[in-house]
Amino acid sequence: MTWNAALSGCLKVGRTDFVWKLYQEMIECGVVADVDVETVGYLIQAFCADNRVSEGYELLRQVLVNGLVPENAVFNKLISGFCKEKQYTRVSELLHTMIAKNRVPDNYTYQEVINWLCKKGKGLEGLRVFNDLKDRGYAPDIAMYTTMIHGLCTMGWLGEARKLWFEMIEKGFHPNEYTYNTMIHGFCKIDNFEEAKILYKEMCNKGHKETTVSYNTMMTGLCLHGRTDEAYRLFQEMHQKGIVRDLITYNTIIQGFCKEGKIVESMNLFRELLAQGLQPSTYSYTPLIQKLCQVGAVQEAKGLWNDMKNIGLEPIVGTHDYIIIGLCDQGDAAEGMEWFIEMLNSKLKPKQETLGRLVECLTQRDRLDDSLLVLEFMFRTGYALEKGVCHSLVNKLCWEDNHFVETCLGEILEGK
DNA sequence: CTAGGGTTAG
Repeated sequence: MTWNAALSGCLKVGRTDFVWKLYQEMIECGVVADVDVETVGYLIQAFCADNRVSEGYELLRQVLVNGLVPENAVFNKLISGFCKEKQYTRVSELLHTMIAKNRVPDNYTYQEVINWLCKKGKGLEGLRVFNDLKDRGYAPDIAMYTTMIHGLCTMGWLGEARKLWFEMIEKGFHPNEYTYNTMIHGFCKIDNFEEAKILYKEMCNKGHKETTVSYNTMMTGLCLHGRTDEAYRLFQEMHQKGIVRDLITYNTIIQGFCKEGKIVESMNLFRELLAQGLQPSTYSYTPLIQKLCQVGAVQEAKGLWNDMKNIGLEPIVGTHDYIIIGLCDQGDAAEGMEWFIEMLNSKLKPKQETLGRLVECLTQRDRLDDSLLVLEFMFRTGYALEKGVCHSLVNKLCWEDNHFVETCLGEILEGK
């Protein structure tokens, strides 16, 4: 019982490393004979938390053979894990096993299924599961309604979402913080701030507190539709009201300002983020680097890139593209080429536009060999060559009176 | 201690 309590606690705080260590100690202490279905359940859940779902499933199958049947929670974690990996055959197997072993799938089980279907772009499937459940007499609870409403909002199906909202209320579930924020997010997403604000007010009137999440939700929506100034007003309001501004808050505003070209404001906010002791994420840097490159401040962009790498953050693919284009805009073909090679070494695929720009720049700088190298990659990737790029290349090749002209032209035409 | 889900960026 003591071991199990400890395992459960470690799992709860996300320290699977301690789960495995404790299990090791159990073996060393010779208490393995005491390992029961509960212990195994924790081990399976630890596998799931470590994204080693298949190993968890294997362990489940072993204990089932021995006649032990873990709790619903264990099955649910496995189902959730396989949903995340889109292994729906496994999900269906597990549901059947649950029924066969008298562990009837519950709201938590199906909520996870619906949640992941929606998150993996199968919202329609999710809705089908949801409706099937109702037809079969299951009574979805408020979390399940929220999940489904969220899925519908993400797909932009506000009408359907709203219908469920009222259906939920009719069944006696009053919207809580989660439901309100979900619905508000939905309205913001489709640029319907009137409805969003009505709901926001209603949420407050019903006694739900304004939170970091509620503010972030509104601010995200406003930034998404170019209303950055309004978002920034909310940002200041948060401070006045003493509502904590978290990483999402800062990232949202930084991105919003960058989109509008307000790079100075963005940088100030970024510094404030650091001063607050918040740990920046990849997406704190991404819009800044992008914008700096676009305004020709590649050196500064590279500085941020290095800072980012130094604290162990990995830039997203697109950031490489921005740097290369920024370098090309400055006419620095040589370094652009270096970054391109670096991308290839890291197995990253630059965008077609980036490579077109690079070819153009290399050509202008008389680096024909490099141009052809990039071209070769483009053709191999199945990228098309834009007309302008093609022109400048052909011009240069003819001008040079290069005796490879014909071969090169042949290749270019073949590629097209 | 023994069971857990849903909201905000990218």
